[in-house]
Amino acid sequence: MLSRSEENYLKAIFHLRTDKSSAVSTTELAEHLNTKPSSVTDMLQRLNSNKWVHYRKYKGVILSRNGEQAALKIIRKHRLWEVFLVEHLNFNWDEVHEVAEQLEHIQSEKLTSSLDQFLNFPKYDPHGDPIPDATLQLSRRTKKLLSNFKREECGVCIGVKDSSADFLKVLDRLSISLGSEIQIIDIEEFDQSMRIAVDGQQKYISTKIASNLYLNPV
Amino acid sequence: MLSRSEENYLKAIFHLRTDKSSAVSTTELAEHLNTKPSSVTDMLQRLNSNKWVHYRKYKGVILSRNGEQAALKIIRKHRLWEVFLVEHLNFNWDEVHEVAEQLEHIQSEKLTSSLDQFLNFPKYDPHGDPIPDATLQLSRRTKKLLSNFKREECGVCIGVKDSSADFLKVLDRLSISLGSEIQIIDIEEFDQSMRIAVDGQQKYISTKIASNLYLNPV
DNA sequence: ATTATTTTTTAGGTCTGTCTAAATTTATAT
DNA sequence: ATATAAATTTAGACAGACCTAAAAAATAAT
Repeated sequence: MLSRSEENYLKAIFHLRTDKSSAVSTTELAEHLNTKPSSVTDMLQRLNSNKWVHYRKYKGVILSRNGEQAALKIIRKHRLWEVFLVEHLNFNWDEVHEVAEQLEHIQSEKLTSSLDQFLNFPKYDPHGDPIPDATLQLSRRTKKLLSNFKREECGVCIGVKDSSADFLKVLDRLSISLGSEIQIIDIEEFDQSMRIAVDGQQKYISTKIASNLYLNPV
Repeated sequence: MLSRSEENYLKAIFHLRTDKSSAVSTTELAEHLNTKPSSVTDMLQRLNSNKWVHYRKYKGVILSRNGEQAALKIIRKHRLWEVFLVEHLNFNWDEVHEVAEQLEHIQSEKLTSSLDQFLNFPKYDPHGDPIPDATLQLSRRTKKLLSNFKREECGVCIGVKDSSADFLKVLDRLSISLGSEIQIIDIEEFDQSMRIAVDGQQKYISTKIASNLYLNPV
């Protein structure tokens, strides 16, 4: 069985690899996990010899099939708990992460499936990220960064790229949440900042904000 | 901050000490925690130097004030989660323990208090054990083992002494649960086994069963 | 009271998961 | 192409939490 630390490594590799689709480097992992490269090397060697990852010295690491399944199980639990915290315990979406980081390690098939049922089999977590179902399948939908939209286009907010508490608070202040309808009114040539309408209300947002918000194009 | 292992030691000392009210011995703890006496000694020395317990070589251990508060916090979380599992996730009362053992270590004041509120501030867990409130006070009520009742006396089932899955299953089979009204019809002189009425239904139970069931006398 | 037995502690070792410092390999720049 | 810099791995150490075996203290038995 995987230790808590091993689980965190697998999850980190999964997250760092999804968009890059090349191998993950030691330093990247060390930064992501707040640890030192030498510690990462140690752990990768162990995970490799237990077949959770494919790792070659100096060449980086990718998850094995087993490793990916294990990572998906953890992500499934993490995101289910986030839904629970927001929908039933009145947490804000910027408060859930830390607690979910702990809850995701609870080992009990029955707990996970009962929770899933209790929550009515949600497909997305409070940040719009997809929740792996009981067979660990992720539902996919087209998502595009707001910063890639052109004038007059519209979409529905379905997720965030940066899920730091700081960014989530900005969105709360702008009254942007999952499901918000957003239309691009104008884009400033000079710095690409945008004037947009959020559910009809006009707002002005920076490029940095726009490049961390995912919309589903309408 | 306490490690998971330290938390388990404090909890064990609390449980072993409540009825005995003398110091807890190394061997007792080792048995309760499925570990070796030498490991217990190690840990007690550490807990002692951090002021969680009062421990003197060869003399056993008791909790310090801090240690007791810490233990109560863990017990509070454990029992709240048990209520959640039984009332909202359809766990049976013999299935909750293992999962609650994990959930009790989650660190988040906000989580604990929100859960408490979500559950409507329950005073007792599914086994009838009292849940420490936010100020860590335990509510007390008179409880007496069924085996100490005399013929014709009655009471309401409010808890179990043995909370093993085996025993809880026996109770399910006898349709005895928290809140069941029990009247003693007759006691067999020879072996103290009992004929009782559970909510009107007559049953025959062994001394061993009777001496693990707590009633609130009527 | 002195031995025998049980309990408890100490000493020394292992395994995780981390660290620092040094060595090695790969990438970059002239 | 070779020197320099950056990334990575190895070596050796440490703390937590456990273990076995041996020593010491407390308890029980004669």
